[in-house]
Amino acid sequence: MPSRDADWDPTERAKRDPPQRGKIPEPTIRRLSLYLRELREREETGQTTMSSKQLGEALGLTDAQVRKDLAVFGQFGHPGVGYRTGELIERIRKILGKDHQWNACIVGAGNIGRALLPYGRFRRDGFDLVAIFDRDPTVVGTSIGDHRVRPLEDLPSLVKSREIKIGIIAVPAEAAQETANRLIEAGVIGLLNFAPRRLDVGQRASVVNVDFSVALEQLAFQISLGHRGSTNATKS
Amino acid sequence: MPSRDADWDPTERAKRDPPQRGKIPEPTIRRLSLYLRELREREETGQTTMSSKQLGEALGLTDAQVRKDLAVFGQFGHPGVGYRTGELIERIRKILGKDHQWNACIVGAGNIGRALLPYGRFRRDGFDLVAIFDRDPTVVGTSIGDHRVRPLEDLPSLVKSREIKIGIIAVPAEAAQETANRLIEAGVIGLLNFAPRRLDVGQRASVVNVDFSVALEQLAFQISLGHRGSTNATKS
DNA sequence: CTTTGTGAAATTATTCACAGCA
DNA sequence: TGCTGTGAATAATTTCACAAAG
Repeated sequence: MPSRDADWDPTERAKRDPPQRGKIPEPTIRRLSLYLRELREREETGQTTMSSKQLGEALGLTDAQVRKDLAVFGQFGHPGVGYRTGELIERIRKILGKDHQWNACIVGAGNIGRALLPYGRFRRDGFDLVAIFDRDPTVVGTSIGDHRVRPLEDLPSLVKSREIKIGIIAVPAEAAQETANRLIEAGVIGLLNFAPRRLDVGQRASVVNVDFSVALEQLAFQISLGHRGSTNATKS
Repeated sequence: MPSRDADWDPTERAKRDPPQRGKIPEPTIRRLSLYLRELREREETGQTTMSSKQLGEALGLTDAQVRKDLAVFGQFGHPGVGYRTGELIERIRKILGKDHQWNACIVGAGNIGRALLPYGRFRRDGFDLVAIFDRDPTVVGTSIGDHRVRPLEDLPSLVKSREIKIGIIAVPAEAAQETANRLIEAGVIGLLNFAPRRLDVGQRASVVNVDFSVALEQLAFQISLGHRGSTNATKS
């Protein structure tokens, strides 16, 4: 009962770039980033090909899971061989929208804002930090690395002139929603939110929350449960 | 055909504290933290009771979802009234293992480590940061707030003497696994990992990962897809 | 052989809808 | 009336298992 001849219609099924306009499972998207990172590391060590089994083992997933995830976006594996690292990296980069560089700004020059500014990974992940803002006049004007903290008043004009599309919210919870509003108003379309507060942005932007408290609480829960194993934290 | 008499066995079903030894859905655990935060905010404004509908609206979830989540741990709602904030807060705190305070340490006094040290939320979330370590001799001995950076060599003895149970990994990816090993070796049972690298800890500890790169990539993906809106939480 | 891609089955999570209680 | 708790229905996600292909 598996497959009858008629099923395999000789009409070569569109093999190239079936742009997958169906639903993309949320968990798949999260894992794509992990695949990309692992592939890059392997490529650096000269590995030119990688199987779903290897990828899965490195990341703690089953091989079937890896294949299903990748198959969502088309077929780019090579039976008997695996996936060619360079090829797959490029493919995932494209899927994740990383073939494009976005300008980003940080709002809030407190502990988190300051820590993020020199974080080299941003650049590699396709985001150029071009400005940092703060509300506090005593902080405005001070330097952090080669950046100078700007007043919040400059936000609208700078977002427009520098075409900033991403806003990183590193302000206290109470100021988070207002900050989001200002950023969106100015033209930002994506927010990375470090404030422990749900942002209401309607359909005007995308939000990804990074929530330390939730992570901490997950950890406390797992420990008190005697659970052992690992989980991630970070969700849109 | 809903319920026949026989179903409602007069044997009062254990209503108090059914310790829920069945499986607890992963997503439920993540949302518990969000409920707790929201409840605390409401309690501060003097609200003494809250319905599943209100909680759901505040967090972008359905009322049924909220009730199902809470019901997993027993029955502590009041029909016609809702949940009493104080009561529910205490209950969730207990479930999340937050009726216990844990000592924690940070390894890595770079950008992230420094930013986390003064992060007040740790304390409130049940973690006392009692030490920060670094490998670099030029950093060891310097002060950050009221903490003095300690050499990595002191880790084993300090973890034991201060009964540190949580290790926060804020070192570069290359050093993450070794740091995890040292911490576990010393007696730590929970790790909060900020390094972009999967840690292999076997069954010896719990790990929660906070991964900026994954967050960033999710954002890039959502934007390039033209998706708008936020789903909330914090995830595995 | 090995490894992909994928239907079908199994598992997990969410939503529906309603009985019962205050 | 308003709201909980929960079975039953649905939907989403993962795993299985195998045909096709290098």
